[in-house]
Amino acid sequence: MADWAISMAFGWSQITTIADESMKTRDKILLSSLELFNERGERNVTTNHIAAHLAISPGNLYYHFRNKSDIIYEIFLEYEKLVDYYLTIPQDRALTLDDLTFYLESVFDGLWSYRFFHRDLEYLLDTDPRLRKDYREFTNRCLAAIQEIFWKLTEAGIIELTSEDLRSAVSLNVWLVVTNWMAFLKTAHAGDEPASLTLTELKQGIYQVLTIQLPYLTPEYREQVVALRERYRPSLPQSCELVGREKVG
Amino acid sequence: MADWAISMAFGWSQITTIADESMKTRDKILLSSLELFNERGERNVTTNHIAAHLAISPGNLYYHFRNKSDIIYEIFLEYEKLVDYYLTIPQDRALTLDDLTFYLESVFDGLWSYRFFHRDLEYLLDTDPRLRKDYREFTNRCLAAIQEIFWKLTEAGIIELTSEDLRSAVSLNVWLVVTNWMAFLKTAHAGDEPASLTLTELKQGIYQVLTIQLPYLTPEYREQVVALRERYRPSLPQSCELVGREKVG
DNA sequence: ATTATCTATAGATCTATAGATAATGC
DNA sequence: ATTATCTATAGATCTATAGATAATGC
Repeated sequence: MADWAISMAFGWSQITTIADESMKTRDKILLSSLELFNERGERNVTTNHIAAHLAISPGNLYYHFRNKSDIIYEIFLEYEKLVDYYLTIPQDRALTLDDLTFYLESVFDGLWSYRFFHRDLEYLLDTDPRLRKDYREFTNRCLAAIQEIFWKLTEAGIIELTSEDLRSAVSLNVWLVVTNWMAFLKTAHAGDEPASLTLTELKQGIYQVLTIQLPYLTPEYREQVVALRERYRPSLPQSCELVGREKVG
Repeated sequence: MADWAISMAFGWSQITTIADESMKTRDKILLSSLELFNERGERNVTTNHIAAHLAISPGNLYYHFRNKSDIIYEIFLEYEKLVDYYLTIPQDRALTLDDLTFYLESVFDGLWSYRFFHRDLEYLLDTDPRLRKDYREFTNRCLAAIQEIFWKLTEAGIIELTSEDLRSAVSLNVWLVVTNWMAFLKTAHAGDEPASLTLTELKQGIYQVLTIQLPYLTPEYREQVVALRERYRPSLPQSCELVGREKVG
Protein backbone atom coordinates (compact mmCIF):
# COMPACT_ATOMS: atom_id res chain seq x y z
CA MET A 1 0.00 0.00 0.00
CA ALA A 2 1.47 3.34 -1.04
CA ASP A 3 2.09 5.98 1.62
CA TRP A 4 -0.77 8.20 0.66
CA ALA A 5 -3.09 5.22 0.66
CA ILE A 6 -2.07 4.42 4.20
CA SER A 7 -2.53 8.00 5.23
CA MET A 8 -5.98 7.88 3.71
CA ALA A 9 -6.79 4.60 5.34
CA PHE A 10 -6.14 6.30 8.65
CA GLY A 11 -8.13 9.37 7.90
CA TRP A 12 -5.46 12.01 7.54
CA SER A 13 -6.44 12.43 3.95
CA GLN A 14 -7.33 16.09 4.39
CA ILE A 15 -3.77 16.77 5.48
CA THR A 16 -1.77 14.76 2.96
CA THR A 17 -4.09 15.60 0.13
CA ILE A 18 -1.73 17.70 -1.96
CA ALA A 19 0.48 15.67 -4.26
CA ASP A 20 4.07 16.38 -3.29
CA GLU A 21 7.34 16.07 -5.18
CA SER A 22 8.59 12.97 -3.42
CA MET A 23 5.70 10.82 -4.64
CA LYS A 24 5.86 8.47 -7.53
CA THR A 25 4.12 9.91 -10.59
CA ARG A 26 1.66 7.06 -10.56
CA ASP A 27 0.54 7.94 -7.04
CA LYS A 28 0.45 11.63 -7.86
CA ILE A 29 -1.89 10.86 -10.72
CA LEU A 30 -4.22 8.92 -8.44
CA LEU A 31 -4.21 11.60 -5.80
CA SER A 32 -4.72 14.51 -8.20
CA SER A 33 -7.47 12.63 -9.95
CA LEU A 34 -9.28 12.09 -6.68
CA GLU A 35 -8.87 15.76 -5.84
CA LEU A 36 -10.19 16.93 -9.19
CA PHE A 37 -13.01 14.40 -9.27
CA ASN A 38 -14.18 15.47 -5.82
CA GLU A 39 -13.93 19.14 -6.67
CA ARG A 40 -15.41 19.25 -10.15
CA GLY A 41 -17.15 15.91 -10.62
CA GLU A 42 -15.71 12.98 -12.57
CA ARG A 43 -17.72 13.92 -15.63
CA ASN A 44 -16.04 17.30 -15.86
CA VAL A 45 -12.49 15.99 -15.48
CA THR A 46 -10.67 14.54 -18.50
CA THR A 47 -7.28 12.86 -18.69
CA ASN A 48 -6.03 16.15 -20.16
CA HIS A 49 -7.15 18.05 -17.09
CA ILE A 50 -5.44 15.61 -14.78
CA ALA A 51 -2.18 15.82 -16.70
CA ALA A 52 -2.36 19.61 -16.88
CA HIS A 53 -3.02 19.83 -13.15
CA LEU A 54 0.15 17.85 -12.49
CA ALA A 55 2.10 19.64 -15.21
CA ILE A 56 2.92 16.38 -16.96
CA SER A 57 2.17 15.40 -20.54
CA PRO A 58 -0.96 13.41 -21.43
CA GLY A 59 1.40 10.83 -22.95
CA ASN A 60 3.02 10.36 -19.58
CA LEU A 61 -0.35 9.81 -17.94
CA TYR A 62 -1.14 7.12 -20.49
CA TYR A 63 2.18 5.48 -19.75
CA HIS A 64 0.99 4.87 -16.20
CA PHE A 65 -2.69 4.15 -16.83
CA ARG A 66 -4.46 2.66 -19.81
CA ASN A 67 -7.37 5.10 -19.41
CA LYS A 68 -9.50 7.07 -16.99
CA SER A 69 -11.50 4.00 -16.03
CA ASP A 70 -8.34 2.37 -14.70
CA ILE A 71 -7.59 5.39 -12.57
CA ILE A 72 -11.10 5.33 -11.15
CA TYR A 73 -10.89 1.65 -10.46
CA GLU A 74 -7.70 2.05 -8.44
CA ILE A 75 -9.25 4.90 -6.46
CA PHE A 76 -12.24 2.70 -5.76
CA LEU A 77 -9.96 -0.02 -4.39
CA GLU A 78 -8.61 2.47 -1.85
CA TYR A 79 -12.12 3.58 -0.93
CA GLU A 80 -13.16 -0.01 -0.47
CA LYS A 81 -10.15 -0.75 1.70
CA LEU A 82 -10.85 2.30 3.85
CA VAL A 83 -14.51 1.50 4.46
CA ASP A 84 -13.81 -2.20 5.10
CA TYR A 85 -11.30 -1.06 7.68
CA TYR A 86 -13.76 1.34 9.31
CA LEU A 87 -16.47 -1.27 9.48
CA THR A 88 -14.39 -3.92 11.23
CA ILE A 89 -16.43 -5.41 14.04
CA PRO A 90 -14.79 -6.59 17.26
CA GLN A 91 -15.60 -10.26 17.84
CA ASP A 92 -14.25 -10.48 21.40
CA ARG A 93 -16.34 -7.88 23.17
CA ALA A 94 -19.71 -6.14 23.20
CA LEU A 95 -20.31 -2.95 21.24
CA THR A 96 -20.56 0.35 23.05
CA LEU A 97 -22.09 3.69 22.20
CA ASP A 98 -18.60 4.90 21.41
CA ASP A 99 -18.33 2.21 18.79
CA LEU A 100 -21.57 3.37 17.25
CA THR A 101 -20.31 6.94 17.17
CA PHE A 102 -17.08 5.81 15.59
CA TYR A 103 -18.88 3.86 12.86
CA LEU A 104 -21.10 6.78 12.01
CA GLU A 105 -18.29 9.34 11.99
CA SER A 106 -16.00 7.11 9.98
CA VAL A 107 -18.49 6.19 7.33
CA PHE A 108 -19.26 9.84 6.65
CA ASP A 109 -15.52 10.63 6.63
CA GLY A 110 -15.12 7.98 3.97
CA LEU A 111 -17.98 9.32 1.92
CA TRP A 112 -16.43 12.76 2.16
CA SER A 113 -12.95 11.71 1.05
CA TYR A 114 -14.31 9.91 -2.00
CA ARG A 115 -17.37 12.01 -2.56
CA PHE A 116 -17.09 12.03 -6.34
CA PHE A 117 -17.77 8.32 -6.36
CA HIS A 118 -21.44 8.08 -5.51
CA ARG A 119 -22.25 11.07 -7.66
CA ASP A 120 -21.61 9.27 -10.93
CA LEU A 121 -21.89 5.75 -9.62
CA GLU A 122 -24.28 4.37 -12.21
CA TYR A 123 -22.28 5.63 -15.14
CA LEU A 124 -19.04 4.36 -13.66
CA LEU A 125 -20.47 0.88 -13.13
CA ASP A 126 -21.95 0.82 -16.63
CA THR A 127 -18.58 1.49 -18.19
CA ASP A 128 -16.42 -0.85 -16.12
CA PRO A 129 -17.51 -4.45 -15.49
CA ARG A 130 -14.77 -5.02 -12.90
CA LEU A 131 -15.95 -2.05 -10.90
CA ARG A 132 -19.53 -3.22 -11.31
CA LYS A 133 -18.80 -6.59 -9.80
CA ASP A 134 -16.56 -5.28 -7.03
CA TYR A 135 -18.98 -2.57 -6.06
CA ARG A 136 -21.85 -5.03 -5.83
CA GLU A 137 -19.84 -7.19 -3.44
CA PHE A 138 -18.76 -4.11 -1.54
CA THR A 139 -22.36 -3.04 -1.01
CA ASN A 140 -23.27 -6.47 0.21
CA ARG A 141 -20.38 -6.45 2.67
CA CYS A 142 -21.48 -3.07 3.96
CA LEU A 143 -25.06 -4.22 4.37
CA ALA A 144 -23.88 -7.33 6.18
CA ALA A 145 -21.74 -5.16 8.45
CA ILE A 146 -24.65 -2.85 9.27
CA GLN A 147 -26.82 -5.84 10.10
CA GLU A 148 -24.11 -7.28 12.29
CA ILE A 149 -23.67 -3.98 14.07
CA PHE A 150 -27.40 -3.87 14.77
CA TRP A 151 -27.26 -7.41 16.03
CA LYS A 152 -24.39 -6.65 18.37
CA LEU A 153 -26.09 -3.45 19.56
CA THR A 154 -29.07 -5.61 20.36
CA GLU A 155 -26.85 -8.04 22.29
CA ALA A 156 -25.37 -5.09 24.13
CA GLY A 157 -28.84 -3.98 25.17
CA ILE A 158 -28.59 -0.66 23.34
CA ILE A 159 -31.27 -1.34 20.79
CA GLU A 160 -33.94 -3.99 20.47
CA LEU A 161 -34.04 -5.37 16.95
CA THR A 162 -34.36 -9.11 17.19
CA SER A 163 -36.37 -10.03 14.10
CA GLU A 164 -33.84 -10.80 11.40
CA ASP A 165 -36.24 -9.70 8.72
CA LEU A 166 -36.76 -6.32 10.24
CA ARG A 167 -33.10 -5.92 11.03
CA SER A 168 -32.23 -6.48 7.42
CA ALA A 169 -34.88 -4.05 6.11
CA VAL A 170 -33.80 -1.38 8.60
CA SER A 171 -30.15 -1.91 7.67
CA LEU A 172 -30.98 -1.38 4.05
CA ASN A 173 -32.74 1.87 4.92
CA VAL A 174 -29.67 3.01 6.82
CA TRP A 175 -27.57 2.32 3.74
CA LEU A 176 -30.00 4.21 1.51
CA VAL A 177 -30.01 7.23 3.81
CA VAL A 178 -26.23 7.22 4.20
CA THR A 179 -25.49 6.97 0.49
CA ASN A 180 -28.11 9.53 -0.53
CA TRP A 181 -27.60 12.17 2.13
CA MET A 182 -24.85 13.98 0.27
CA ALA A 183 -26.83 14.17 -2.97
CA PHE A 184 -29.72 15.58 -0.97
CA LEU A 185 -27.55 18.30 0.51
CA LYS A 186 -26.08 19.23 -2.83
CA THR A 187 -29.35 19.31 -4.72
CA ALA A 188 -32.05 20.35 -2.27
CA HIS A 189 -30.32 22.22 0.47
CA ALA A 190 -27.57 24.20 -1.21
CA GLY A 191 -27.92 27.84 -2.12
CA ASP A 192 -27.85 29.34 -5.57
CA GLU A 193 -24.18 28.80 -6.20
CA PRO A 194 -23.36 25.19 -7.08
CA ALA A 195 -22.48 22.75 -4.36
CA SER A 196 -20.30 24.19 -1.65
CA LEU A 197 -20.52 21.40 0.84
CA THR A 198 -18.67 21.03 4.14
CA LEU A 199 -17.79 17.95 6.13
CA THR A 200 -19.79 19.34 9.05
CA GLU A 201 -22.95 19.55 6.98
CA LEU A 202 -22.33 16.08 5.64
CA LYS A 203 -22.13 14.70 9.14
CA GLN A 204 -25.61 15.96 9.88
CA GLY A 205 -26.54 12.82 8.02
CA ILE A 206 -25.82 11.10 11.31
CA TYR A 207 -28.91 12.81 12.69
CA GLN A 208 -30.97 11.15 9.97
CA VAL A 209 -29.42 7.74 10.54
CA LEU A 210 -30.08 7.93 14.26
CA THR A 211 -33.65 8.95 13.49
CA ILE A 212 -34.12 5.53 11.92
CA GLN A 213 -32.87 3.86 15.08
CA LEU A 214 -34.90 5.93 17.57
CA PRO A 215 -37.91 3.61 17.80
CA TYR A 216 -35.71 0.63 18.58
CA LEU A 217 -33.72 2.10 21.46
CA THR A 218 -33.95 0.37 24.82
CA PRO A 219 -35.15 2.51 27.73
CA GLU A 220 -31.71 2.20 29.37
CA TYR A 221 -29.91 3.84 26.49
CA ARG A 222 -32.60 6.00 24.95
CA GLU A 223 -31.56 9.19 26.67
CA GLN A 224 -27.90 8.85 25.74
CA VAL A 225 -28.57 8.14 22.08
CA VAL A 226 -31.07 10.97 21.86
CA ALA A 227 -28.35 13.25 23.23
CA LEU A 228 -25.87 11.89 20.71
CA ARG A 229 -28.36 12.53 17.94
CA GLU A 230 -28.87 16.11 19.10
CA ARG A 231 -25.18 16.77 18.56
CA TYR A 232 -25.72 16.38 14.82
CA ARG A 233 -28.97 18.24 14.48
CA PRO A 234 -28.81 20.50 11.43
CA SER A 235 -28.26 24.12 12.37
CA LEU A 236 -30.39 25.45 9.55
CA PRO A 237 -33.69 23.60 9.56
CA GLN A 238 -33.62 23.12 5.79
CA SER A 239 -36.65 20.88 5.68
CA CYS A 240 -38.77 23.61 7.22
CA GLU A 241 -38.59 26.10 4.37
CA LEU A 242 -42.17 25.23 3.64
CA VAL A 243 -42.85 26.60 0.22
CA GLY A 244 -46.55 26.80 -0.57
CA ARG A 245 -47.47 23.78 -2.68
CA GLU A 246 -49.32 24.40 -5.90
CA LYS A 247 -52.52 22.47 -5.84
CA VAL A 248 -53.18 20.79 -9.14
CA GLY A 249 -56.62 19.72 -10.28
CA MET B 1 -50.35 21.13 -22.22
CA ALA B 2 -49.56 18.93 -25.22
CA ASP B 3 -51.37 15.62 -25.62
CA TRP B 4 -48.49 13.45 -24.65
CA ALA B 5 -47.93 15.57 -21.57
CA ILE B 6 -51.51 14.99 -20.51
CA SER B 7 -51.21 11.30 -21.16
CA MET B 8 -48.10 11.30 -19.01
CA ALA B 9 -49.76 13.32 -16.31
CA PHE B 10 -52.32 10.57 -16.07
CA GLY B 11 -49.89 7.75 -16.07
CA TRP B 12 -50.51 6.16 -19.47
CA SER B 13 -47.04 7.10 -20.48
CA GLN B 14 -46.04 3.48 -21.06
CA ILE B 15 -48.73 3.24 -23.73
CA THR B 16 -48.31 6.52 -25.57
CA THR B 17 -44.57 6.47 -25.27
CA ILE B 18 -43.70 6.06 -28.94
CA ALA B 19 -43.53 9.32 -30.86
CA ASP B 20 -46.11 9.15 -33.61
CA GLU B 21 -46.45 10.96 -36.91
CA SER B 22 -49.27 13.24 -35.87
CA MET B 23 -47.21 14.95 -33.17
CA LYS B 24 -45.53 18.26 -33.55
CA THR B 25 -41.80 17.87 -34.07
CA ARG B 26 -41.15 19.77 -30.89
CA ASP B 27 -43.13 17.24 -28.85
CA LYS B 28 -41.57 14.34 -30.68
CA ILE B 29 -38.16 15.65 -29.70
CA LEU B 30 -39.18 15.86 -26.04
CA LEU B 31 -40.66 12.38 -26.04
CA SER B 32 -37.78 10.73 -27.88
CA SER B 33 -35.30 12.46 -25.63
CA LEU B 34 -37.06 11.14 -22.55
CA GLU B 35 -37.10 7.67 -24.06
CA LEU B 36 -33.42 7.72 -24.93
CA PHE B 37 -32.40 9.33 -21.63
CA ASN B 38 -34.25 6.67 -19.66
CA GLU B 39 -32.86 3.86 -21.76
CA ARG B 40 -29.23 4.87 -22.11
CA GLY B 41 -28.68 7.59 -19.53
CA GLU B 42 -28.60 11.30 -20.30
CA ARG B 43 -24.82 11.32 -20.38
CA ASN B 44 -24.77 8.83 -23.25
CA VAL B 45 -27.33 10.66 -25.37
CA THR B 46 -26.27 13.63 -27.51
CA THR B 47 -28.36 15.97 -29.62
CA ASN B 48 -27.09 14.01 -32.62
CA HIS B 49 -28.48 10.78 -31.20
CA ILE B 50 -31.85 12.36 -30.57
CA ALA B 51 -32.05 13.75 -34.10
CA ALA B 52 -30.92 10.46 -35.62
CA HIS B 53 -33.49 8.54 -33.58
CA LEU B 54 -36.23 10.75 -35.02
CA ALA B 55 -34.70 10.79 -38.50
CA ILE B 56 -34.52 14.56 -38.53
CA SER B 57 -31.46 16.75 -39.03
CA PRO B 58 -29.50 18.13 -36.08
CA GLY B 59 -30.19 21.58 -37.53
CA ASN B 60 -33.89 20.97 -37.20
CA LEU B 61 -33.49 19.97 -33.58
CA TYR B 62 -31.64 23.21 -32.89
CA TYR B 63 -34.43 25.12 -34.56
CA HIS B 64 -36.77 23.87 -31.83
CA PHE B 65 -34.43 23.91 -28.84
CA ARG B 66 -31.42 26.03 -28.07
CA ASN B 67 -29.56 23.07 -26.59
CA LYS B 68 -29.84 19.81 -24.68
CA SER B 69 -30.25 21.64 -21.39
CA ASP B 70 -33.43 23.24 -22.65
CA ILE B 71 -34.85 19.86 -23.61
CA ILE B 72 -34.07 18.51 -20.17
CA TYR B 73 -35.61 21.51 -18.49
CA GLU B 74 -38.88 21.05 -20.36
CA ILE B 75 -38.94 17.37 -19.46
CA PHE B 76 -38.38 18.31 -15.83
CA LEU B 77 -41.38 20.64 -15.93
CA GLU B 78 -43.56 17.71 -16.98
CA TYR B 79 -42.11 15.54 -14.23
CA GLU B 80 -42.74 18.24 -11.69
CA LYS B 81 -46.33 18.68 -12.86
CA LEU B 82 -46.93 14.95 -12.64
CA VAL B 83 -45.59 14.56 -9.12
CA ASP B 84 -47.35 17.69 -7.85
CA TYR B 85 -50.54 16.19 -9.23
CA TYR B 86 -49.93 12.84 -7.57
CA LEU B 87 -49.17 14.43 -4.23
CA THR B 88 -52.33 16.50 -4.03
CA ILE B 89 -53.80 16.17 -0.54
CA PRO B 90 -57.55 16.24 0.02
CA GLN B 91 -58.42 19.00 2.47
CA ASP B 92 -62.04 18.02 3.00
CA ARG B 93 -61.72 14.51 4.36
CA ALA B 94 -59.46 12.19 6.34
CA LEU B 95 -56.80 10.08 4.64
CA THR B 96 -57.35 6.36 4.23
CA LEU B 97 -55.05 3.43 3.71
CA ASP B 98 -56.06 3.52 0.05
CA ASP B 99 -54.76 7.04 -0.18
CA LEU B 100 -51.46 5.91 1.28
CA THR B 101 -51.26 3.10 -1.26
CA PHE B 102 -52.06 5.52 -4.05
CA TYR B 103 -49.33 7.95 -2.97
CA LEU B 104 -46.74 5.22 -2.80
CA GLU B 105 -47.67 3.63 -6.12
CA SER B 106 -47.86 6.98 -7.90
CA VAL B 107 -44.57 8.30 -6.66
CA PHE B 108 -42.76 5.20 -7.86
CA ASP B 109 -44.62 5.39 -11.19
CA GLY B 110 -43.35 8.93 -11.58
CA LEU B 111 -39.80 7.93 -10.72
CA TRP B 112 -40.05 5.18 -13.29
CA SER B 113 -41.31 7.38 -16.11
CA TYR B 114 -38.55 9.91 -15.59
CA ARG B 115 -35.94 7.58 -14.25
CA PHE B 116 -33.06 9.23 -16.12
CA PHE B 117 -33.52 12.32 -14.04
CA HIS B 118 -32.24 11.32 -10.62
CA ARG B 119 -29.37 9.41 -12.14
CA ASP B 120 -27.54 12.50 -13.30
CA LEU B 121 -29.26 14.98 -11.05
CA GLU B 122 -26.19 16.72 -9.65
CA TYR B 123 -24.65 17.29 -13.03
CA LEU B 124 -27.91 18.56 -14.46
CA LEU B 125 -28.37 21.05 -11.65
CA ASP B 126 -24.76 22.22 -11.92
CA THR B 127 -25.21 23.07 -15.58
CA ASP B 128 -28.61 24.77 -15.44
CA PRO B 129 -29.37 27.40 -12.80
CA ARG B 130 -33.09 27.47 -13.64
CA LEU B 131 -33.33 23.75 -13.09
CA ARG B 132 -31.31 24.10 -9.90
CA LYS B 133 -33.70 26.60 -8.43
CA ASP B 134 -36.85 24.82 -9.58
CA TYR B 135 -35.65 21.47 -8.35
CA ARG B 136 -34.83 22.87 -4.94
CA GLU B 137 -38.35 24.23 -4.61
CA PHE B 138 -39.76 20.99 -5.96
CA THR B 139 -37.93 18.99 -3.28
CA ASN B 140 -39.22 21.29 -0.60
CA ARG B 141 -42.77 20.91 -1.85
CA CYS B 142 -42.40 17.12 -1.84
CA LEU B 143 -41.02 17.15 1.68
CA ALA B 144 -43.85 19.39 2.83
CA ALA B 145 -46.33 17.02 1.19
CA ILE B 146 -44.84 13.98 2.91
CA GLN B 147 -45.01 15.76 6.25
CA GLU B 148 -48.59 16.74 5.63
CA ILE B 149 -49.48 13.19 4.66
CA PHE B 150 -47.96 11.92 7.89
CA TRP B 151 -49.87 14.54 9.81
CA LYS B 152 -53.14 13.56 8.20
CA LEU B 153 -52.40 9.87 8.74
CA THR B 154 -51.90 10.73 12.37
CA GLU B 155 -55.22 12.57 12.46
CA ALA B 156 -56.83 9.54 10.82
CA GLY B 157 -55.49 7.33 13.60
CA ILE B 158 -53.37 5.24 11.21
CA ILE B 159 -50.02 6.28 12.54
CA GLU B 160 -48.91 8.13 15.63
CA LEU B 161 -46.36 10.77 14.78
CA THR B 162 -47.25 13.89 16.70
CA SER B 163 -43.89 15.52 17.36
CA GLU B 164 -43.31 17.93 14.51
CA ASP B 165 -39.57 17.52 14.82
CA LEU B 166 -39.72 13.79 14.48
CA ARG B 167 -42.28 13.96 11.70
CA SER B 168 -40.02 16.17 9.69
CA ALA B 169 -36.94 13.97 10.23
CA VAL B 170 -38.90 10.84 9.32
CA SER B 171 -40.30 12.53 6.22
CA LEU B 172 -36.83 13.39 5.11
CA ASN B 173 -35.79 9.77 5.52
CA VAL B 174 -38.73 8.68 3.41
CA TRP B 175 -37.60 11.08 0.69
CA LEU B 176 -34.03 9.79 0.89
CA VAL B 177 -35.16 6.18 0.62
CA VAL B 178 -37.57 6.89 -2.23
CA THR B 179 -35.06 8.84 -4.32
CA ASN B 180 -32.20 6.41 -3.73
CA TRP B 181 -33.99 3.10 -4.10
CA MET B 182 -33.60 2.93 -7.86
CA ALA B 183 -29.88 3.66 -7.76
CA PHE B 184 -29.54 0.92 -5.17
CA LEU B 185 -31.29 -1.60 -7.39
CA LYS B 186 -29.22 -0.67 -10.40
CA THR B 187 -25.88 -0.72 -8.63
CA ALA B 188 -26.10 -3.28 -5.87
CA HIS B 189 -28.78 -5.68 -6.82
CA ALA B 190 -28.54 -6.09 -10.57
CA GLY B 191 -26.79 -8.98 -12.25
CA ASP B 192 -23.69 -8.83 -14.41
CA GLU B 193 -25.35 -7.23 -17.39
CA PRO B 194 -25.94 -3.50 -16.92
CA ALA B 195 -29.17 -2.29 -15.46
CA SER B 196 -32.23 -4.19 -16.62
CA LEU B 197 -34.73 -2.82 -14.19
CA THR B 198 -38.46 -3.44 -14.09
CA LEU B 199 -41.26 -1.36 -12.64
CA THR B 200 -42.15 -4.27 -10.36
CA GLU B 201 -38.70 -4.33 -8.83
CA LEU B 202 -38.80 -0.57 -8.45
CA LYS B 203 -42.03 -0.78 -6.51
CA GLN B 204 -40.42 -3.00 -3.95
CA GLY B 205 -39.12 0.31 -2.68
CA ILE B 206 -42.56 0.61 -1.12
CA TYR B 207 -41.56 -2.19 1.23
CA GLN B 208 -38.64 -0.08 2.40
CA VAL B 209 -40.74 3.04 2.83
CA LEU B 210 -43.30 1.17 4.88
CA THR B 211 -40.46 -0.24 6.98
CA ILE B 212 -39.75 3.31 8.11
CA GLN B 213 -43.38 3.74 9.19
CA LEU B 214 -43.74 0.40 11.00
CA PRO B 215 -42.80 1.64 14.48
CA TYR B 216 -45.34 4.44 14.31
CA LEU B 217 -48.40 2.41 13.34
CA THR B 218 -51.36 2.48 15.71
CA PRO B 219 -52.52 -0.90 17.02
CA GLU B 220 -55.81 -0.51 15.11
CA TYR B 221 -54.12 -0.33 11.74
CA ARG B 222 -50.88 -2.21 12.33
CA GLU B 223 -52.11 -5.47 10.90
CA GLN B 224 -53.47 -3.93 7.70
CA VAL B 225 -50.34 -1.93 6.97
CA VAL B 226 -48.12 -4.91 7.69
CA ALA B 227 -50.18 -6.85 5.15
CA LEU B 228 -49.85 -4.02 2.64
CA ARG B 229 -46.12 -4.01 3.17
CA GLU B 230 -45.93 -7.76 2.58
CA ARG B 231 -47.38 -7.26 -0.87
CA TYR B 232 -44.20 -5.46 -1.87
CA ARG B 233 -41.68 -7.74 -0.21
CA PRO B 234 -38.80 -8.40 -2.60
CA SER B 235 -39.02 -11.86 -4.16
CA LEU B 236 -35.28 -12.35 -4.20
CA PRO B 237 -33.92 -11.50 -0.77
CA GLN B 238 -31.08 -9.44 -2.24
CA SER B 239 -29.82 -8.14 1.04
CA CYS B 240 -29.24 -11.68 2.28
CA GLU B 241 -26.46 -12.63 -0.11
CA LEU B 242 -24.09 -12.40 2.80
CA VAL B 243 -20.67 -12.33 1.27
CA GLY B 244 -17.91 -13.03 3.78
CA ARG B 245 -16.44 -9.74 4.87
CA GLU B 246 -12.69 -9.32 4.71
CA LYS B 247 -11.46 -8.41 8.12
CA VAL B 248 -8.83 -5.71 7.96
CA GLY B 249 -6.25 -5.11 10.68
C1' DA C 1 19.06 -1.73 -20.79
C1' DT C 2 15.17 -0.21 -18.69
C1' DT C 3 12.07 3.05 -17.18
C1' DA C 4 10.00 7.49 -17.51
C1' DT C 5 8.76 11.35 -20.10
C1' DC C 6 7.66 14.40 -23.96
C1' DT C 7 6.05 15.93 -28.75
C1' DA C 8 2.95 15.56 -32.25
C1' DT C 9 -0.95 13.92 -34.11
C1' DA C 10 -4.80 10.88 -36.16
C1' DG C 11 -9.33 9.98 -35.58
C1' DA C 12 -13.55 10.45 -33.41
C1' DT C 13 -17.03 13.10 -31.53
C1' DC C 14 -20.16 16.92 -30.34
C1' DT C 15 -22.23 21.59 -30.37
C1' DA C 16 -24.15 25.11 -32.60
C1' DT C 17 -24.58 28.10 -36.46
C1' DA C 18 -25.06 30.14 -41.29
C1' DG C 19 -27.35 29.91 -45.33
C1' DA C 20 -30.18 27.55 -48.68
C1' DT C 21 -34.51 25.27 -49.61
C1' DA C 22 -39.05 23.45 -48.88
C1' DA C 23 -43.71 23.62 -46.89
C1' DT C 24 -47.57 26.15 -44.99
C1' DG C 25 -51.01 29.62 -43.98
C1' DC C 26 -53.14 33.77 -45.30
C1' DA D 1 -44.54 35.92 -45.52
C1' DT D 2 -43.72 32.79 -42.15
C1' DT D 3 -42.46 28.56 -40.40
C1' DA D 4 -40.02 24.30 -40.73
C1' DT D 5 -36.38 21.73 -42.43
C1' DC D 6 -31.96 20.38 -44.48
C1' DT D 7 -26.88 20.68 -45.85
C1' DA D 8 -22.47 21.76 -44.72
C1' DT D 9 -19.22 23.04 -41.68
C1' DA D 10 -16.19 25.65 -38.18
C1' DG D 11 -14.40 25.14 -33.93
C1' DA D 12 -13.68 22.83 -29.84
C1' DT D 13 -12.65 18.88 -27.38
C1' DC D 14 -10.97 14.29 -25.98
C1' DT D 15 -8.71 9.72 -26.30
C1' DA D 16 -5.02 7.10 -27.15
C1' DT D 17 -0.99 6.01 -29.69
C1' DA D 18 3.63 6.14 -32.24
C1' DG D 19 8.05 7.51 -32.01
C1' DA D 20 11.73 10.32 -30.17
C1' DT D 21 14.30 11.68 -26.12
C1' DA D 22 15.79 11.91 -21.41
C1' DA D 23 16.76 9.85 -16.87
C1' DT D 24 17.95 5.95 -14.01
C1' DG D 25 19.91 1.71 -12.19
C1' DC D 26 23.12 -1.84 -12.73
